[in-house]
Amino acid sequence: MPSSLPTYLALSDLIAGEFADCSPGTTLPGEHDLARRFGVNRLTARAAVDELERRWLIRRVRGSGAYTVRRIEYRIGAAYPVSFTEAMARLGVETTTTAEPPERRAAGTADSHVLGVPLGAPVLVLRRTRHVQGVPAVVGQSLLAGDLLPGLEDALAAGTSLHAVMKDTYGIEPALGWSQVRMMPPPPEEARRLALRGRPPLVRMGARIVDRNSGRYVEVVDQWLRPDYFDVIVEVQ
Amino acid sequence: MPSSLPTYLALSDLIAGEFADCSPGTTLPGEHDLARRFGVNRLTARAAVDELERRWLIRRVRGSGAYTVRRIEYRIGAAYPVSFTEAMARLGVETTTTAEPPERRAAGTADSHVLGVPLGAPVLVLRRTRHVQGVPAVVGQSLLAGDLLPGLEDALAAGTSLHAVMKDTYGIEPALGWSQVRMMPPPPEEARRLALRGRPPLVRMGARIVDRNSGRYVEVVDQWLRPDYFDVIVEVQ
DNA sequence: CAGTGGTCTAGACCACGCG
DNA sequence: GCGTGGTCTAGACCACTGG
Repeated sequence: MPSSLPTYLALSDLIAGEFADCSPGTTLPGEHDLARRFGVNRLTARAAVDELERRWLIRRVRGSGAYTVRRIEYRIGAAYPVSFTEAMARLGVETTTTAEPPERRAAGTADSHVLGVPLGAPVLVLRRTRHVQGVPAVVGQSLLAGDLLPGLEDALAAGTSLHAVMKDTYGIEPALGWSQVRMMPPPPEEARRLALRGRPPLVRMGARIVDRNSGRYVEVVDQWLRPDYFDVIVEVQ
Repeated sequence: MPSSLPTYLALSDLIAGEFADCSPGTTLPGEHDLARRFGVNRLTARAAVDELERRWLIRRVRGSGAYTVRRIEYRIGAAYPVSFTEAMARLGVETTTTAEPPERRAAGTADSHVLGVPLGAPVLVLRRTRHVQGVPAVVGQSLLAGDLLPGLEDALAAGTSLHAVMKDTYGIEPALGWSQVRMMPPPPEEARRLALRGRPPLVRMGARIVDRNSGRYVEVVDQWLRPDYFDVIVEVQ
């Protein structure tokens, strides 16, 4: 015989079943409410809801409530679009991006190595935050080959996709050169930008983007995605 | 000014710093102990340790204690070994595998489709659990082309690697044909086999293994890995 | 057996959102 | 201002591990 489930897990299964077929955005009963209804302590009810949050079935908003959600399938692989914005657009998901002004610098040894440019060549660093439904869901930075993107600061108008600008303004054809995905807790800075409590593991994606025309690396990406927002699916071959 | 950290998160950072450089297996002070030492309630101390567990920095054993751990880097991609056993051996990690007796059946439509065999062809289903340091860390099943592996039941002696048997007994050269990795909560059955509390998200890996000689699919894998044990790194191209 | 982590209770105060 | 989730306290009992 399996030992019987603890109250909070039994309760979480109960609630999960209740809301399994609800459309995303459905509000769960409050924790105080659940506790009263099932005759348990609030902490027990809360533990049940914790479990649902851990499974990425719901999301909690302080002062507001808990809501059912659906993770967005984000596919990465040779067969899929390189541009995040394009991938989201294909899924009908609206995202907004806020970028800090690009930082210019001369390539150090690390920059030079990953980007394949000479030491001291101009490189740009672009820090971005991507929002889904107004909530920050991705943060990251791009290291860019400065000589391929002269005057990028001006070309990058608000709200435009970097890859769109690459194509339209610079005639660059970005393609996925190499990519790596893993899960790990983010540094405090990234956790802060995503308004996380603590530093729960995130999806970390590194990528090198090639310009099909010149054959050179244009962009080296290092970004962090919230796994409760994105079901990142990586395909090899 | 950033709002000051809650007690439990400040405490978790403190403890994390304390044990950052310790070798894996170091025992943390008990929760009751931590609570006494820092003058907080046990639940607050516990919340701090929860955060460390969430970051995969420690592992807790009921009745025993909490221990620092190091995740095992498991790399998946065209450049890496197909065999899990081989990948672990290269890292010097000892794993043991327990397999249930293979189940024989005639290929249904789904089997036939993924394995590329005719309807009704013989297929084998092999359920395995892999242990790291005595703890179940991976569960999964393989769907195998029966005609390529006649008498597999006998050839699979205890503790031998499936891929080793493929090579040595059947002259098959297994290679990665296609692979997909994502994170999601497991079905209850898989959670039970891994002795998890609740159903926290796991790494799900699907793969099709090709025989280089015949060019045919030999094996279709569907397995679940504990992300606190494995730092699964997927590389594309 | 003593000590560990796992669960649960009954309170309380707070920050925040939304109307 | 009310209800939400987030944090914290002071207790308690339990299942389990390990000496």
